[in-house]
Amino acid sequence: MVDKKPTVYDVARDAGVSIATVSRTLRTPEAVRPQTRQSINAAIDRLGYIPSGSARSLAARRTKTIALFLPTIDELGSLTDFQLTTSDEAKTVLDYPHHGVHNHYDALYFDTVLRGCELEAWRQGLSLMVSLGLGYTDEDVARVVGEVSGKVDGIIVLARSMPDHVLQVLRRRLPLVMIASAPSNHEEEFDLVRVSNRKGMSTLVEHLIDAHHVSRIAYMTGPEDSPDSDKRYEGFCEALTARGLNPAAAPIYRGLFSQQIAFDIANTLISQDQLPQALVCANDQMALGVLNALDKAGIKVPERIIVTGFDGITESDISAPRLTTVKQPMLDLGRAAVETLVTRVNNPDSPALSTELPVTVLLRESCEGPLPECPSA
Amino acid sequence: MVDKKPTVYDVARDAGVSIATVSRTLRTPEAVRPQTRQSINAAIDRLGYIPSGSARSLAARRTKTIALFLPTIDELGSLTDFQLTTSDEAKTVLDYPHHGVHNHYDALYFDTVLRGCELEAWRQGLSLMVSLGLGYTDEDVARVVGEVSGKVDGIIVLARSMPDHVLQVLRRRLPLVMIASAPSNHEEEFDLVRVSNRKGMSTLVEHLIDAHHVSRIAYMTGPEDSPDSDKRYEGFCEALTARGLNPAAAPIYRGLFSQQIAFDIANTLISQDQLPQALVCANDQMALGVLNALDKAGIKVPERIIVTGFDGITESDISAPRLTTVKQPMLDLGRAAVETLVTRVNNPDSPALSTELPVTVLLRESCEGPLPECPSA
DNA sequence: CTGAAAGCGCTAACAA
DNA sequence: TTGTTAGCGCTTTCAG
Repeated sequence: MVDKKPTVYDVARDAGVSIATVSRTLRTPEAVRPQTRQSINAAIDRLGYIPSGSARSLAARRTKTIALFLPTIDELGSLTDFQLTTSDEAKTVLDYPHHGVHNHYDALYFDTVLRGCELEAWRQGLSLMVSLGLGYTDEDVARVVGEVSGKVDGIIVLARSMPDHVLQVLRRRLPLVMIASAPSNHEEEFDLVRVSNRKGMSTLVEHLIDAHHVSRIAYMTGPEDSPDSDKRYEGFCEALTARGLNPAAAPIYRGLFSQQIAFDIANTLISQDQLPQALVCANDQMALGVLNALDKAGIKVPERIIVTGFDGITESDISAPRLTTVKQPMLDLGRAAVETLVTRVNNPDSPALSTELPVTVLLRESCEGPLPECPSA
Repeated sequence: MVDKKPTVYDVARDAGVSIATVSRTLRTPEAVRPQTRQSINAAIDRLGYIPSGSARSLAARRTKTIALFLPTIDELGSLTDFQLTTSDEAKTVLDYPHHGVHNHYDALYFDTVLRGCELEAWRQGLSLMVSLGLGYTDEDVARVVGEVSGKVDGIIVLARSMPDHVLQVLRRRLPLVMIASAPSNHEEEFDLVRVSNRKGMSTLVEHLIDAHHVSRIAYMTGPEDSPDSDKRYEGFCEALTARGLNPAAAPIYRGLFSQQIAFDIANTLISQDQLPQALVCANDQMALGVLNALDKAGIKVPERIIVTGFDGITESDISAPRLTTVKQPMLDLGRAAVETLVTRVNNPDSPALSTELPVTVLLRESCEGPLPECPSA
């Protein structure tokens, strides 16, 4: 650790060759005589040589690195200066139960996308830089985006990770792939990877109608500005129409993707005795909130009311009853994004690349009722 | 997108100054006359100039980037070539219940550490590169480590992210901070950030003895090679000794940190009628497996037997009964690791930095019995 | 198959 | 305050 880091020059000298040959053994070993190659490799690990990524990237004009921007998971709260203090301590607290919102949902969602990106990046020999978008102000975000974008060949942005205007500026300077959705008025200009929201929802709702003969169906939707939410609602309407029901007559509740809000709404519906036969929710969080309210009121699912979600988050598989939902292929979203980005980097002026990944409708107890334990096993 | 990326030279020409002045406006704006600064900034965004990270790093001899290595979450399985195909599809499947292992636990754990690193890196103006250690062979890992380490100023390694020998080589060439634990025979040589495993466990076990008067206590441990597991066992023994019990007489079961194995072990104990008064597990996964087995057998927790875990994973707060456990400060682990790394980078030859973070014993229903719903609220 | 030399885009003395 | 210039460590023609 005391001596400076060795460079190609050191290796070259140590092996008695020129730096060009050192470079070659690293990049195109087959173009070097086995003998020289050997002595160079020997020198390399004798010196503990690690090629400088910066120099490499500068000379090669490629960083072999891509960046992934994920949306803020706020509630990280206090940006207090962190103090390094060693303390062999263990506090003890009585941890009371607290019903209500667990905020780990998104974490898992993003985590899986990240995994997909990593997986594919790894296969492509790329390094992955991540930014969880912790910056609170637009200025902060801009700073981070600036820092990162100079260090990478291209970037992947999960929807709502940064303000649209930053996005617009960036995509002009750098290959950029969006996951899930792009600014709604500029969709065609972006390289895009998304899932079949519309089809997933329509398939699910058609099943509800066909298999469970429901007709009074209500819909709980997300925020206004969410393209995902829009597409899902389209699918919902499409299914009703296809089965001869009038979508305009189906009540819409604005749950804003929030478990808490959904919980409150469900309580209101219960107290007003306004429950439909089926409540189709635009995401799992809301559906879980609804399930929670129903459970507290002692209302049976699905006997009295069917509830469905969308996304396929882990919790949907743990709830009681387990939630019928539409599972998104998160891992594949990540992988596809990287593939798309790589294609774009090697192919700067092809037209916008757009991919739509298939989803899976998971029928579970919240609509099917009791299911046996994996009959095939 | 058609024209090449602009450089300092372009900006300088466009603004009618020298490249040095451009560089200054970026790094030390106060050292440039406001007028010139303005015209330069104008030129910068007229051209959409983004400084090259590589060139910068090369010249400044710092990348302003650090890397984080997280352990493999295997079961990613198939490294099949990923095919980009658009298909507006939705498959429907009946999703039967499947008890048993959910593998999302670790994901959340790592995720939180990652968040902590990001948070602190962001505050320090550093970019963060991550590697989830997807390489299956040592060779793969070595490749990735090589690629990444050339691109960063230092790295943070979560325990068991890479083989010890790779670790040993790396730490000689690069500032390196370990999270959780280092190769057991070389602890003092590493910069380390960890939690009070020993103290956490002893505090918990003392509580069990003092408040619940148990004396027949059994221990379920992790893998042989886990320093964490060792420390926790030490704490366990310490508590028994402190209360006049003989640790050597407490049965140890090797659950290997696996939920499934713990499940099986618990079943055996049940069928042999060998249940202790309290079963202390070295991590939450195992405790959950035990809880599961107990539940299936209709054995009441904590009335008939107390069960405790360690880590404080999300699921420990959702199980029935909720699990008494020792919560690790995951976010702070990440933050502390970055702090430590920064210190080390600015201070190459100070002695090894070691930090121990306090833990929190969370008393919940699996030892306390029914608890009211947050009485303070 | 190997070496010499010209950059890659930026930073940081040193001059002016 | 601004400009000149010498690298940073590597890749990549082009000769040999």
